[in-house]
Amino acid sequence: MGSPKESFGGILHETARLWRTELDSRLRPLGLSQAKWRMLLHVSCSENCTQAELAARLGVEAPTVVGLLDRLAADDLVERRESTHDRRSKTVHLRKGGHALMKPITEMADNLSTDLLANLSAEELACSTAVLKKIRDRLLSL
Amino acid sequence: MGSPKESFGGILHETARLWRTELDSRLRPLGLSQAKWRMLLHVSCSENCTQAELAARLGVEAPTVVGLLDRLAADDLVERRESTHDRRSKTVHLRKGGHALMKPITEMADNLSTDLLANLSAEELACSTAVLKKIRDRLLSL
DNA sequence: TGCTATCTGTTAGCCTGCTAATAGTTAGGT
DNA sequence: ACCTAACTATTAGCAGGCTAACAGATAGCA
Repeated sequence: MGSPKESFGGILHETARLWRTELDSRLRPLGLSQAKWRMLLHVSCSENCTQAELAARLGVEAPTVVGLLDRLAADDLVERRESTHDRRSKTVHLRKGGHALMKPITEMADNLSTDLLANLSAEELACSTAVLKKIRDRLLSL
Repeated sequence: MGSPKESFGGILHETARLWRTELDSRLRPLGLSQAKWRMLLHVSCSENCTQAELAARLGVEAPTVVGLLDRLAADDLVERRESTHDRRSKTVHLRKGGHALMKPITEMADNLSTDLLANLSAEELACSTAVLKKIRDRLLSL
C-alpha cells in the first residue's frame, strides 16, 4: 500500500552507506578505500600499536583488522613486527609507500567531508554530532 | 602521535555500523537481519513491485537485491513472478512465512530504535534527522 | 521496417564487516 | 609450581554491499 515510513535508523544507515561508497569511489584510482584510509590514519598516528589496540580504536573486530592489514601489507603500505614484550602480539608500522599516501588521501577525505557539510550551520553540525555520539555511546553500553 | 580527531564522517560511520550490528544480532535467532527486514518491509508495502523498483526504494544496487531475494526465497519468505507486461522484469511477492514474520521483526526493530533514541529531546531528534537528510540529498546529487 | 540505445535481471568477483573456533602465550590465584 | 582463565592473532565461512560485464527484451528514432 503506502511506502514504509522513513525511520531515523533507515536514514542514518543510508546516509552512512552513501558517504562510504562515494569516498571509496574517489579513493579507488589510488587502490584505496575508506576502510584502508582509516586504518592507515590510525597506524600513522600511534606508533608501536598492536592489532588489538587498532581494532579497539577503529571500533571493529579483530578478524577485520587481520584482513585489512593483509591487503595493506600486500601493497607494501604497512608491515607487522613481532612485539619484543609479548610473544603473542605484533605491532604495526607504516612503510614508505603508506607514508607517502597519507597526505593525498587525507585531503580527499577532508574535501568530501567539507563538501557534504558545507550547507550546514555550525549549530546544526554541533547538534547532530552530539546526537550521534549519544546514540553511539548507548550502543556501546549494550 | 596523538589520536586522529573524530570526524563527523567517522562518527556517522561507526554509529550506523554499531546500530546495524546490534539489530542483526537481535534478529539472528529468527534467521533474519536488518537488510532482510528492510527488504521484506518494502515488498510487503508495495504490491506488484519489480526488482528494479525495490533497488531504487531501498537505495541499493540491482545485484544486492538479487542476492537478498535469493536468500529470502530460499527460506520461502518471498517469491518472484514473471511480469505479464514486460518479459524482462519480475515482480516480488511476500509468501505466507514472510507475512507471519513482519510483525515480530518490525517490533524488534522499533524497540531498538525507541531504546536508542530514548534520551534525546524532540528538538535534538528533529535537528539531526534534518541534517542527515541534507547530507543524504547532497550525496544523491553527486 | 530496422538499428541502436536503454533497461532488467543475472553472474562473477571483490571488499569489509561479522561470528565461531583454534593455537599459542601470558597472567592470576591457590 | 601449577592450573585455569584470559588475551593475541589467525583461519574459515558467511552476509551484504559494490562494480563490471553479460544476454534478453523493449523502446525510440531514422
